[in-house]
Amino acid sequence: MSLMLYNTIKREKEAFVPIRPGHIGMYVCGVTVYDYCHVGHARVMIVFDVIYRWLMHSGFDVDYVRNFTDVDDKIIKRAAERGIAIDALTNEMIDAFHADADALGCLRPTHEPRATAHMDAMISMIQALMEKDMAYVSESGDVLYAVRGFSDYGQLSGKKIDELESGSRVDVDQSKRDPLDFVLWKMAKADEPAWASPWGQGRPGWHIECSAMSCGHLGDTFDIHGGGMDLKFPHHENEIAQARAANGGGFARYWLHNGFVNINAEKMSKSLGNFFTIREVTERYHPEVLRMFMLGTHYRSPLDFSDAALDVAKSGLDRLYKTAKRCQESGVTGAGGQALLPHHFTTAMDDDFNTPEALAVLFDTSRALNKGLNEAQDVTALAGQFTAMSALLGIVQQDTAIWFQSGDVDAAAIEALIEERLQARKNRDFARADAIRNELSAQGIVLEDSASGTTWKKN
RNA sequence: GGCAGGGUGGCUCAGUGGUACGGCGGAGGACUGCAAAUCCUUUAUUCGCGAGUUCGAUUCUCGCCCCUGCCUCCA
Repeated sequence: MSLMLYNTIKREKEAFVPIRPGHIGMYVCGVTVYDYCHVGHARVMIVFDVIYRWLMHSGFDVDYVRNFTDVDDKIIKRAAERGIAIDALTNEMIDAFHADADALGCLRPTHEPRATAHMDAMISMIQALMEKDMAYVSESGDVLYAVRGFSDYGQLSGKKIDELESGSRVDVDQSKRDPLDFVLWKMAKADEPAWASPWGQGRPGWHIECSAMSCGHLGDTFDIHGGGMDLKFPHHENEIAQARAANGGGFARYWLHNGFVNINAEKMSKSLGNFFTIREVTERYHPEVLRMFMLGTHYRSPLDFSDAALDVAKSGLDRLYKTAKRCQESGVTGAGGQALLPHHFTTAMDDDFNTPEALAVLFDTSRALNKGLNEAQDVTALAGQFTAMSALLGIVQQDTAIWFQSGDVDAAAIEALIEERLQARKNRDFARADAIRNELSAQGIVLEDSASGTTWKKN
């Protein structure tokens, strides 16, 4: 079976066929760097990281581009509030972004372009639109895109221009020819950052940067464009309008959109204030737990965020780590030779990246491994599958001992008590042995006796 | 109002025209000095409601109810 993708623009799953055999150009909308990332951003990072890994595993040479929007109203405002330079703010937030993404186990994209480094490309794209009469300068001096001139407008989001209730929620700018027209180039006020352009000092609109940077890195027509569901309209719709009108290319062929992270069935968002930053969560849970949590639901479905849900993800991950630990202790590496993935795992991932089903296969393999280990069978092949699947999903990547024993505990003291308990047990002083177990238990340390000795873990 | 996506066991999450995957939790058993872990068994006559198509529908069609999102910045 070949790779099937749900293409938003077609509203159905279809077989993936790359433009150039063996190669994939993929652009994913990144973030506006004015604040720390929240769990919703984490979902985009993780979802597309798994997609990136799977595409590479499938034999493609993937050019993965993810941008940073580093010029924007919110950035200007935040920098002013904090009394720091814009560069200082954006650099700080880009560093924080990388720290978060790295912690979540996400591979770096092949390119991470910054909007401010691509002004020429944006300006020439706007120029092309002006020449084709697809853009105009409004009374305020801003350059606007003329939506009515693009017949395919609304194709991605399934919206019809005349059915959109423009102005129902926001006052319509009277200088626009059509309420849906959007800014390509914004005139700068006195103390705002500005770049020279044929239309005066100003800065680019939000949408144009993605059109310019994606086409700039991947060409006028490329394979995959992704992002959060909320970017479908108007952002992605506008990107299509700009890029196709400016350069005549087809722009992205496959559109992938991930679902939201919700809290109490409501979208997590800055405006509602119901968000948690990635760093807030990873202070309480290992980043891999967050990753496990994300993988448990299909990427297009909504995902309800809660501590209870993270606890469940952690329990499941612990189970996998136990298997990994047992393999290690038994000297089964699973490495060596080409590890074959279970067929079911491959079909699940090929079917629009069905990670919940892929996880089910991983758990099945985990059980088979445990059983094989119990019965002293040769589990090398199973261990190889287990390792390969884990690596593709980016989980069970930590040292197993550290996974179970991390935290502020005095390992030496625990080991000493374990030794004392061992002696007590040898002397059949079970009262003392149990007292030690209880004492450690009170500290959240669980002892596990086995044929090969006693191990401990943090509960 | 328009458009999009949902409603599956205690919770969660897949899936299929022939009575439903996995995880968490629960129950029983093996094992253990006791535990823990692990393994085994078990935990939805049923997939929002009603009708239709069909030999047969949770899966297809129609209608209805409910939920969420987008239509403004938003991953």
